[in-house]
Amino acid sequence: MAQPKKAASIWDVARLAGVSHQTVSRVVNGSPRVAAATRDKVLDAIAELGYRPNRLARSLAGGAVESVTVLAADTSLYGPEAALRGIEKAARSLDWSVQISVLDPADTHSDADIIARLPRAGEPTIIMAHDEPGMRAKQVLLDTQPQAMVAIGPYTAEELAASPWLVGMDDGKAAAEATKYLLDLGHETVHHLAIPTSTGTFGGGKAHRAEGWSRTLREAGREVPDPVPSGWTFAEAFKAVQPLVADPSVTAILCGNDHLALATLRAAHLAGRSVPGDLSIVGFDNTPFTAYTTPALTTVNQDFESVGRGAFELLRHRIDGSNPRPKPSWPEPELIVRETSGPPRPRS
Amino acid sequence: MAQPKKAASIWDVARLAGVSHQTVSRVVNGSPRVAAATRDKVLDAIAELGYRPNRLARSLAGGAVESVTVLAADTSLYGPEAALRGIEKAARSLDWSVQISVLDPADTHSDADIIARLPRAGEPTIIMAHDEPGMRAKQVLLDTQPQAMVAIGPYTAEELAASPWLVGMDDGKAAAEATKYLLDLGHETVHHLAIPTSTGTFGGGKAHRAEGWSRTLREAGREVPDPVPSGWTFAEAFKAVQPLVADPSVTAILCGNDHLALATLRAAHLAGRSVPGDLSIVGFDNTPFTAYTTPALTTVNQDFESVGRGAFELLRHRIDGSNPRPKPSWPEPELIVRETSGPPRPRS
DNA sequence: ATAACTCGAGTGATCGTTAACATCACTCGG
DNA sequence: CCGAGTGATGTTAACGATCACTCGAGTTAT
Repeated sequence: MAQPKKAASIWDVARLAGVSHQTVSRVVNGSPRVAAATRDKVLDAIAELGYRPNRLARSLAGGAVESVTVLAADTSLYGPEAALRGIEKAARSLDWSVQISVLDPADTHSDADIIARLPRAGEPTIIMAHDEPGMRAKQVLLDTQPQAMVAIGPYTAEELAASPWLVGMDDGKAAAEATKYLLDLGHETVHHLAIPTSTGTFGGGKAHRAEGWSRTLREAGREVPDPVPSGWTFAEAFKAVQPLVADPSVTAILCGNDHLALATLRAAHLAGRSVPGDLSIVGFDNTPFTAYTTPALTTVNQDFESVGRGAFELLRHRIDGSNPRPKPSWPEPELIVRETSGPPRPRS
Repeated sequence: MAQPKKAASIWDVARLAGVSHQTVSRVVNGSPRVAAATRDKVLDAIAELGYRPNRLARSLAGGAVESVTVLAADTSLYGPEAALRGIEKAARSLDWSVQISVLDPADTHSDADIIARLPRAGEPTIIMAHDEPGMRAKQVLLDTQPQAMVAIGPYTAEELAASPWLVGMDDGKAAAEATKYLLDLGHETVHHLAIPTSTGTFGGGKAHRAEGWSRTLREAGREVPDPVPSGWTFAEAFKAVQPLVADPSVTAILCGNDHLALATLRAAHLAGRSVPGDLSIVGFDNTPFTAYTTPALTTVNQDFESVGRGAFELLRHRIDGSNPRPKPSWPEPELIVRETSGPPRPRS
């Protein structure tokens, strides 16, 4: 087995180039105060040794912070995944490195566990706080290092504007919009298949999508049916939605996300109800597959990527006050009407 | 704004506890040679200051390597995402931290760019080498630090057994199995909508799924139609598959992954062809949504999570030869028959 | 002609942690 | 009663990089 010979350090380069280690550092970091001839010598030595600076040592030495850690429980959902992409892009363009730590939803992490995820105290952190483990992590970080953390989640416009460490989108408004659309179509009322709230059990924590939906119904003077709680998976949603699709009086269902909507579509099909003839289904998030189901899902688009970008900018501001505080903003939700929604069948 | 007061270091704890910093280090690392009374004092001090060890400094000081970096281009695909989950879990259980660096497929990274992703020379790295940026990264790492890298990708059993830094699944065999299934159903031949190969353009690099498919057809003495190249996105697949669904002589399509299969299903529906009556469609990967489409997709299950776990184990072995070399293994593909496949309609 | 300034490069401290070695107080056997 | 062993600590030196200084030589200003 080949001897894993130690990697070259800045001193090795310095020795080979016949200069001091500091000069090498200057070359590497692009300092202007180094003669061209010296620079070339150093560059040659770097190439010959295959030297690459050690990021760990760099940030230890008090160089500028250059990494973010993202804490998330479920990156298989489209929302978090897209937000992550936004963070990645924004960070990458500034040469920050991005570390992702996945919180296990099954596992009950102790507070110390969560903190141990961070490579160092004060590590800049972005938390995907859309579910229970995320909310938990948010609280822990808020207690230990509030200056270097930002959370992404669904909130109302007021909450977003008020909190200096929060970024997100106005889920309530998006839900209201979708609900209004269904009512305008002529549906008597709209049922709701709800994603779990941040506290894990439905009804406990905040549920902005459900709130926007119920508020709209109330304002329109309609009956507000009990929301149906579902888990995050297809299987859970499929099971939870059964009573809804079996009930012929239900003509419209607003689903908490597109996964639930797909499961609802499937359940409706198996129950022999035609969509959108007998039943209108509206999803949430505009997950890529929604445009290609049959029938294609009507859904609400959310620009998660820009939310991720926003989170990174806010974090930079909070770490280093000199960066301008990006003004709180949230992308406008946009209803995308496809084929699973339509007017209810006239009563016979 | 609250002064971001510096985090407590091992020295601060030592001072407060009235011991040397080394004793604190011993307590933190669970060394046995510390008196119980001293340990308690130190523990108290740690609690009071909210001290947490700095991972960066720890590994700088030559402590055991404890992090992996995963290089991947597209984590939105189910395969890489699941493999990543496998790596995460395996790493987490050993208290390693996982860093994920997303390679931008659009961006053309220079070799130096790729290397700069790693926090230090010799950083243990796992590469998702299923697409062009991944293959590129694999080559770069193989040149610079072959001892500390492992690649995940689709390969034949022979390739996997031969290469000491490769982990993956036998895509060719899986494709062969699916193709054989369709032939046994009575289809004259099977068409193939192919994912991009590792070199980006179809036909250039290796395409194990396509190879397994064509080999099976040849062995059965059937005509081998030209495979139809597609991109990774739904939109590209939808466009690419048009000629296939428009051709009534096509009765079976094996798709390179489930995304392509969903797009094909949609295209077939819009072209007025019934599935599986007129056309059988088989996907690849058993992405979660496939069980909930209408009709539900027949597909080939691959245990990506165990591949990810295997990659991590192999990496550990390669870094530290004392760990037993996990014997090369790859999960058996499993055909999952749902509703998009059936015998061809008898000729009229 | 001499003080003042500029430019290029070197020296030493520092970051937080662990490894290796040194020290010191006991206990135990002869 | 003394040397060896042992268990609990302290001391010093890395690790790889940056930063704040310092210093000498050449240029410019007075």
